[in-house]
Amino acid sequence: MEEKWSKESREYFSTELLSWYERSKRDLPWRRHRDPYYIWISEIMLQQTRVDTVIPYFHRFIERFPTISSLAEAPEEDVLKCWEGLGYYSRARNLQAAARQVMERHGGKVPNDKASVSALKGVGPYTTGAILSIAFNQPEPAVDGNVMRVLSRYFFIEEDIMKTGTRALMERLAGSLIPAGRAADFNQALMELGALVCTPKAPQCLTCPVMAHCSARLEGAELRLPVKSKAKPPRPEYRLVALVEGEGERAGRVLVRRRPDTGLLARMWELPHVPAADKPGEGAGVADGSAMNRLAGALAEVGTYVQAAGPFMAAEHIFSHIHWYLRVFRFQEAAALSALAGFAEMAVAEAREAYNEGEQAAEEYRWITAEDMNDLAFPNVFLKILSQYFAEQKVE
DNA sequence: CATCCGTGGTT
DNA sequence: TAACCAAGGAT
Repeated sequence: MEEKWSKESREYFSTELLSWYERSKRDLPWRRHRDPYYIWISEIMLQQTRVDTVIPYFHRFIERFPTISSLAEAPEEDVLKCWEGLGYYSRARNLQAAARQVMERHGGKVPNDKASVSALKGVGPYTTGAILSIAFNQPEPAVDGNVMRVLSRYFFIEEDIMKTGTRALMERLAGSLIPAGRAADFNQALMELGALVCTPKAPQCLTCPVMAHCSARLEGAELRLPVKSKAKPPRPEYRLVALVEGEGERAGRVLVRRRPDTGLLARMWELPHVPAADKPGEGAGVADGSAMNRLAGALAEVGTYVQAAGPFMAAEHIFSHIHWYLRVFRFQEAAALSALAGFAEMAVAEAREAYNEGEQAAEEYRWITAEDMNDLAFPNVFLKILSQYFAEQKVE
């Protein structure tokens, strides 16, 4: 093994890092307990998500679902609502599915063997190591982005960290660095250093406890590591969104629908929307008429007849792989037309498939008030549109 | 192995 | 400001 990976270099690293962690570790909510359930929740929430973002969600979640059984028995709707705004919603659904696994297979206690932990839904290689080490102090590596950045710099590893093989290398190295009996603290120390000191763009080398033997630092290459292949930019998608106000019994209500069981924002609620015919022209509002016609037609095909009331707002939303450009239009339900159209049910059902253009059809539509939003989980982009709408209604 | 899966903060 | 990135996992 190369000199920079020597036993001396590795022991220095582990010793100094642990010492630094004892002095510098943050007081985080999930560090105040040894409850494996809390550790588990925090690790799921922290996947691709910043500590500051997670903290309020963590508090709310353990208050609402204080035990594994309470989580297992809750309606999925409640779990999603608790996750609303945090993103990557399959984490929430997998977490609940895993809680049910734990109730059935492990007597309601988080298992402490590798095979059982990694078999839990939503728990991959990183989270397996995190749970085993942090909750049970087992000497398993927990290699996340922080760890790969720190190790790639200190040990000057130039392999692309996006590649599977590099992660395997990192896991072997990280595992060999764990001091006997100190897995919980050491793994957290490694991540803590990456989060607070060995940051991606502006590492604070002068305050780093292992600067003296950091290979990248010694060669002035800390900003060049880790090597990471670039992600593809999100593809643009142009969509027309309908904000339909109810009439008669539904006065003061808005039409929403639930998304399909799989894929983007699975089982979340949203405003109805359709793909735009083409990119919106820069000339303002020229195409509003045809856009509203297209939306009205689409709504008719699911049994709601409307009259256009004009543009409401534009919105953008960037997912990891899709960039939504949304144009939102207001409509008034035309209840008389809806009643008249009762005879057309069959035709509607057939037209529905054509209209969805290969997308999975939303099955459930609902007319909601502002208060109903307390119970239904919406992705942020629709939360913003709806909250603005209801706020304006309140003033009027 | 590449792509899908959210959102918000940082530089 | 537009990348870049964050305690990743599933397929």
